[in-house]
Amino acid sequence: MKLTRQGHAFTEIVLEAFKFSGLLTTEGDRITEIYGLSSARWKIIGALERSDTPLTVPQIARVMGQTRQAVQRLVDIMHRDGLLDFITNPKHKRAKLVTLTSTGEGVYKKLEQQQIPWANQHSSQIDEKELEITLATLKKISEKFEP
Amino acid sequence: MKLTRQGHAFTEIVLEAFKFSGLLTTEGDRITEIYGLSSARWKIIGALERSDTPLTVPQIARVMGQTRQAVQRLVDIMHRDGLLDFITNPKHKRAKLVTLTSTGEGVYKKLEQQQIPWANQHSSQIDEKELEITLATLKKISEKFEP
DNA sequence: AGCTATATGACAATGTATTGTCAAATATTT
DNA sequence: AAATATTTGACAATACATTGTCATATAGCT
Repeated sequence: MKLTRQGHAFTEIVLEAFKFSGLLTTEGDRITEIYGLSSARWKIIGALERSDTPLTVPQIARVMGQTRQAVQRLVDIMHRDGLLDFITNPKHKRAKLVTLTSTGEGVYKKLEQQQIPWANQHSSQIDEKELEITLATLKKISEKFEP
Repeated sequence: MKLTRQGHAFTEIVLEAFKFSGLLTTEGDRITEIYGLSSARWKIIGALERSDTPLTVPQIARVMGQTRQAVQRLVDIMHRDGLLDFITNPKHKRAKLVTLTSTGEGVYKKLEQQQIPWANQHSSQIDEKELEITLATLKKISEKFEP
C-alpha cells in the first residue's frame, strides 16, 4: 500500500507537529523561567484564563489533551506555590474547582504582556488566511483523536 | 498591547499544536505497543529511515527538534534491544553512526504497513491544498525557533 | 430506591525530555 | 602548529507525562 498525496502531507504534518511542539516548549520554558514557571505550568494558567467558568482538574486536562494525572500533579505544585486555589464545587464533593490566586493572575498578566508581542511578531510575516487554514486543519485532524 | 488577527491565530495554532502532539503520542503508543515500541522510539526509527545517509545521535536529535541526550538515551535502549546498531564513523571517532538492524528494519516495515492506511484514512476527508498549506505554515513557523 | 457504570483524587511505577557537567574528539582561529 | 571554541558521549538530577490501581463520588439505568 502506498501513501496518497494527502496521506503524505498528513504524515509530514504529524512529524512537523511533534517538532514544533518540542521547540515551543523550549521557547515557553525560556519565557517563563524568570517567574519560576515552565511551559507546562503556563499552559495550566492559560487554560484557566481562557475558560469562562472555573474548571476542575479533569476539565483542564481535556482542554489540554492530556491526562488528568499529569494536570493534577502540576496543579498541586502550583497550589503549593500559591499560584492556584481550590474552591468548593457545588456539583461535586471531590472534584474541586481550580482558580487563579491574585499572585497567579499577576504572573499571567506579566506573561501575557510578553506573549502578545511575541505572537504578533512571529506571525506578522505570514498570510492571515494561511494561518486560519492551518488552525482549522489542525483542529479538524485533532478531533479525530480526541478520546 | 493587543493581539493582531494574525497573532491571535498564531496563538491558537500553538495551543492546538501542543494538544495535537499529545494526542498523537497517545495514538502512536497504541499503534506501536505490540512491537514493544512507543511513539518516541518509532520516531527514532522513522528519522533513520527517512534519511539518505546514516545519522549520528546529535543529527537525529536535530531532525526531531530534541536534545541529543533524550535521543541518546532512547538509542542506547534500542541498541540493547537489538533494533539499532552502531557503525564506525570515518569522520568522527566518538560519534558513531546509527543504523537499523534487520530486526529494526522488520519492525519499521510492519509499522509502515499500519501507518500508511492510517494516514490515508485520516486525511482523505481533507482538502489536499489545505494540508499543503498547513504543512508549509508549520514549517515556516518552526524555522523561527530552531536553535 | 437500588444497581451498575463512569468520573475523580490519591498514590505508585515507568517512560520521556531538559538542563547541567565533565572529559575527549573535532573544528576554528590565530 | 598552537591555542581556543564547539561538538559529542557519558552520567546525574530534575521536570513532564502516561499507565495502572484503589477507594469514593456522581450519573445513569432498571
